[in-house]
Amino acid sequence: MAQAREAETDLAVRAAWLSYVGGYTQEQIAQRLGVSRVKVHRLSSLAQDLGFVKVSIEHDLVSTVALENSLIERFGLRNCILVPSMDDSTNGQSGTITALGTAGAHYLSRYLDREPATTIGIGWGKTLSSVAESMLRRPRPSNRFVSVLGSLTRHAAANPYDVIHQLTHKTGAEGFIMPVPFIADAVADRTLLMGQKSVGKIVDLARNADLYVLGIGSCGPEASAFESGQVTKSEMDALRAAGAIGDLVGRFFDEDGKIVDCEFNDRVLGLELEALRGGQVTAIAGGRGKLAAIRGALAMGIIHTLITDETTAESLMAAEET
Amino acid sequence: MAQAREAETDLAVRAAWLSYVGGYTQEQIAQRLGVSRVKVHRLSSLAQDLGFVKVSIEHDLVSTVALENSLIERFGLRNCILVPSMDDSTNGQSGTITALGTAGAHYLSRYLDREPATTIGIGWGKTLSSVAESMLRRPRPSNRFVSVLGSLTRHAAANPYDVIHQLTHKTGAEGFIMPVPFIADAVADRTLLMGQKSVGKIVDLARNADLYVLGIGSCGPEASAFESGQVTKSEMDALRAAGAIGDLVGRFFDEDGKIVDCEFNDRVLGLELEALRGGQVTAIAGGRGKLAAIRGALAMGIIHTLITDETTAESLMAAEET
DNA sequence: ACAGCATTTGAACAATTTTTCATTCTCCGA
DNA sequence: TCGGAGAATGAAAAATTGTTCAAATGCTGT
Repeated sequence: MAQAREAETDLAVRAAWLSYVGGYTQEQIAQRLGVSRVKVHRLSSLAQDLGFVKVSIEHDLVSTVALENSLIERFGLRNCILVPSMDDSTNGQSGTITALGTAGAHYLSRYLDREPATTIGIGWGKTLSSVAESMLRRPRPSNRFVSVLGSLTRHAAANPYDVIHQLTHKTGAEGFIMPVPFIADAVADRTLLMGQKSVGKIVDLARNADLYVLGIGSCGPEASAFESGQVTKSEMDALRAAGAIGDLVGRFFDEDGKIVDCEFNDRVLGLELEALRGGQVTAIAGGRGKLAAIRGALAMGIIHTLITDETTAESLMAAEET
Repeated sequence: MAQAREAETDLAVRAAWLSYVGGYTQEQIAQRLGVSRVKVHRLSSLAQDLGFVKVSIEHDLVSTVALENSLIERFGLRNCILVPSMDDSTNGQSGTITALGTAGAHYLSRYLDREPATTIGIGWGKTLSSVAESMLRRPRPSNRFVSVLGSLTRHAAANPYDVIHQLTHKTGAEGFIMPVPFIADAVADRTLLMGQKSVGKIVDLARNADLYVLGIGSCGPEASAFESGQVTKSEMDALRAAGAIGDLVGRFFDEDGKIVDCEFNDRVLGLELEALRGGQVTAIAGGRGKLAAIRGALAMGIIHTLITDETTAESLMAAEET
C-alpha cells in the first residue's frame, strides 16, 4: 500500500496548497478534490506534520518575538517584552534604561487604556523612573497608583527615584505614597512604622492592586538602593555575604530566588512578597549588571511579565540551556 | 504619525508571528499584546497585506497544483487535473494517454464513490478508452452509464473505442449504448434515426445525466473519428476547410469554439451540445495534437472540468498571456 | 469464513476566525 | 468652538476551522 500512502501524500499537498496558498476554504477544496471537508482538514494537517508547509515572517522583529516566546515558555511567564540592547559600554546603563522606560511606558499606557478604575502598585528605581518619564501626558483620572514599598530616604522627604509623583502628574491619577523610609533602623522600628494606621491603609491598597510594576534590584555598586544611600556599604556587604544577588520590593534573594536569611530583610518596609502572588506582576529590568538578579527573581516564580533587553534575554536563555 | 504607523507595523508582525509561527489563538495574542481580539485579526491581516507573511509548500507537486489553479481561474473551470506529460516523440501519444486514463479513472471512481445512483454520460475515443481500461473492478450497481453519441461504426456492430462496455464490465453498472452510427449518411437519415423511440430514450437519459465524461477530438490525421473510419478523408478535409479544429460530442468547432457551418455537423447523431450546459461536463484530452482542439473547446464555455497534461496546460496558459 | 483489533470515516458539536455594522474617535477646515 | 468626513473600534453575527465520537471499514490470524 505504498501506492496508497503516496496518493494520500499527494492529496495532502494539494489540499495544503489550495488552503494555504490558494486561499480556498476547506469546503471548496473538498469539492474540488472530491473528498469530505473533514478529510481536507486531515490532509492539510498531514501536510503540515510531514513538514511540507513552511510559514515564515520576514521582518527584523521576528528574532525578537521568537526570543520573547522562548522566555515565556521557559520561565512560565504570561508575557515578555524585549527591547533592543543599547551599547552601554561608555555611558553606563542609560541607553538600555531609556529603551526599557519607553517599552514600560507603552505597556503601562496600554494597560491603563484597557483597564480603567484599576489600582497599580509601583516600585521604584532608575528603571521605573525612566518608565514614568516616558509616559505620555494622558488623563486617566479613574486609576490609582500606590507605592508597594517605603519611598522616603533617610536624608530627604522625597526619594529621587520615586515614580508615583511623575505618574500621577502625567495621568491625573490618584497617587498613594507609602509614608515611611525604605528601610527602618531596627526591626522594632519596622513593626512600629508598619503599625501606623496611615501606613496600613497604603499597604492594604497595595495588597489589592490589579497590577504591579516593579523593578529588580541588583547587589552591585550601581544598585539604586545603594547609590541613593538607602543601603549602606556595610549593609550591602552583609547581604552579599548572605548570598543575596538582587531584590524585589526590597526583599533580597539569592540566585535560586530564595529570600536570604539576613536581618536586613526584616527591616524593609513594604508590601510582603506573598501579596504579589495573587496579582499580575510585571518586572522591568535589564542590562549586564542585572542579569543575575533577574535570573534569581524569575526563579521566585512571582513574575508574570518581564520587560528586559535582548542581550539579557539571550543570556537568560543560554544559562538555562543545560 | 510615521511613528504610529511603524508601531502598528511592529504590532502586526508580532501578531502574525504569534499566530502563524507561534500557533497561539487570536484570543491569547490579544491578551499578550493588550489589544482586542478583533484588532489582532486586523493586525495579522495587515502583516499579510504588507507581504511579511510567506507561506510555501515544499513539494514537487506544487508547480502542478499551481498550474491547475491558473487554468481554473483563466478558463472559468470548476476543476482541473493535470498529469505529467510523457515523452511521446517515439511512441505516438500512448504515454500521455495512459496517464490521462489513470487520472480520469481516479476521477470517475471518486465520483462514483461519492455519488451513488447517478447517471454518467460517456463519449468515446482513445483517451476515454484508456480511462475505462484503468478503472478498478469495483461494484457500483446503482450507477448508470449512457452514451452521449452514436457508437456504431459503418463497418462493425461495436465501435472499438466504445467505452461503455468496459465500464459496465468493471463496475457492474447498467450501460446504455446509443444504437446508431456516429454519423448518418444524409441529414434526412439523421432525422429518421433520431426519431426512433429506442434512440429517443437513450438521448433522454443522456440529457439528464449528472456527469458527462467526454473526450475532445482533433482534426488531424490521428483523430479517432478519422482513424476508426467513421469520418472519411474528404469529410475531414471539408471540415477543416470550414475552419474546424476539433470536436466535442461529434460537433466540430473552430478555434473560437464556434460550431462550424458544415453539413457534416448536421449528420452527427448524438446529444445536442446545449443539453450539456445544465450538467457537469468533464473533458479529458491531452498531447501535442490536441492543443488547438482543447483551446477551442474551452472557448465554448461548456467544460467544467479539464483533465489534461502539464505541457498542454502550459501551452494553453502561454497562448492566453497576451 | 470469521472474530478481534486497529484504522478510517463523517456527522455533530465546539472553537476560532472573519465579516458586518453601528458607534465612537480624530483630524481638518470654517 | 463647532461640524462633518473619514478612520478606527469592538460587539455581534456569520463563516470557517478544528475536535470528538460512534459507526463503518479493512486487515490479520485462526
